[in-house]
Amino acid sequence: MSDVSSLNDLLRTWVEITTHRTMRDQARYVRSLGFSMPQFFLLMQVYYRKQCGISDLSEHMEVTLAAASQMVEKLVQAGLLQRAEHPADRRIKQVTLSPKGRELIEKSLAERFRWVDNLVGCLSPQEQDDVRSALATLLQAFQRETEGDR
Amino acid sequence: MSDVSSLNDLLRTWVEITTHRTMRDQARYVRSLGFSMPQFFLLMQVYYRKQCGISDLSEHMEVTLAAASQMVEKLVQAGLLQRAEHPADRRIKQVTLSPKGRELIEKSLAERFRWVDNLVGCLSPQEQDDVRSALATLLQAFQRETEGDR
DNA sequence: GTGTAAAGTTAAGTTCGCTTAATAAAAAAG
DNA sequence: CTTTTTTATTAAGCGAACTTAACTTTACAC
Repeated sequence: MSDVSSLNDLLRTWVEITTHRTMRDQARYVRSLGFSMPQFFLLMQVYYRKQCGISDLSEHMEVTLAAASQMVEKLVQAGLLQRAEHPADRRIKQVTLSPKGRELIEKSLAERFRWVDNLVGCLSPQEQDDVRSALATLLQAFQRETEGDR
Repeated sequence: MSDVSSLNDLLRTWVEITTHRTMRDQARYVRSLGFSMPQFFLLMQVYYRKQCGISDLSEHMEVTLAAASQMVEKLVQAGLLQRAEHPADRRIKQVTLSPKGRELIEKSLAERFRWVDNLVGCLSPQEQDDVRSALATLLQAFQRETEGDR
């Protein structure tokens, strides 16, 4: 990669590298605790949605309702999830993280972002400022582009 | 996220969002073709290393030699990989992508990066320039940080 | 109220990715 | 030239993550 790389190539490279690194660290940490990546992804969904039904999970993980139900069951057994009736609609199960589940996710996020945080320390104050405004720009563009998605 | 977000938070958010998006698109595309993510990861290894032995793959995928051998076998059967004797050391099998395998990887990378390329189009020329130099800075920092790793 | 739709569970069975253990063949070491 | 190490394969078996199909319970429509 030379100095005259196009913005396109730089962005691709950056995304490529960070994705690879992130997934590798994440997988290592999660597996070292005895959990699988599909389990972890499900926990992450619950983490970000705060509270959701089995069919929400089924939809976002792109598996059948039965599969989602079974995974949730295992994670409840493992003490990472809690399952409760929805007060207004008793068909729906509200799935939430247990304290233990929340701790697992938060620790694994810390693990995931350790190198990200280190990276900031490698930059001069001037660089930090430039990078900050560039990232803000990128995030705005991303949100503009993916309106309505997700 | 407000305007006064720390660089740290911005970086975390950016990495989080891009990783999630990348993996989701990738998984969808790969599965739509009837392949699994572990298979895809193995193909990616071969793609980036150009040529490698079974034990290289075993090491980098962090599975046993037997597991790597079996996955390679399936991918050879599927016509995505080629396996040949190393000319200098006949114990070693040189694994390479077949034309079909290369095509699969390249198409899936195009799929993965479609949104990345779109993003660039959302930026003004001035923004593009700022982002370019910021990314170059970040990549340099990353490479400095991970010296000797990988 | 009766019928239909929605949310979830359970059972049975399949496939995949992995492991350990045994084996073969080539290279390196002595 | 024999022994040891490296590289890879094969066999047997296990658990995880799915699927489809049958079933229960609750909500909603009319």
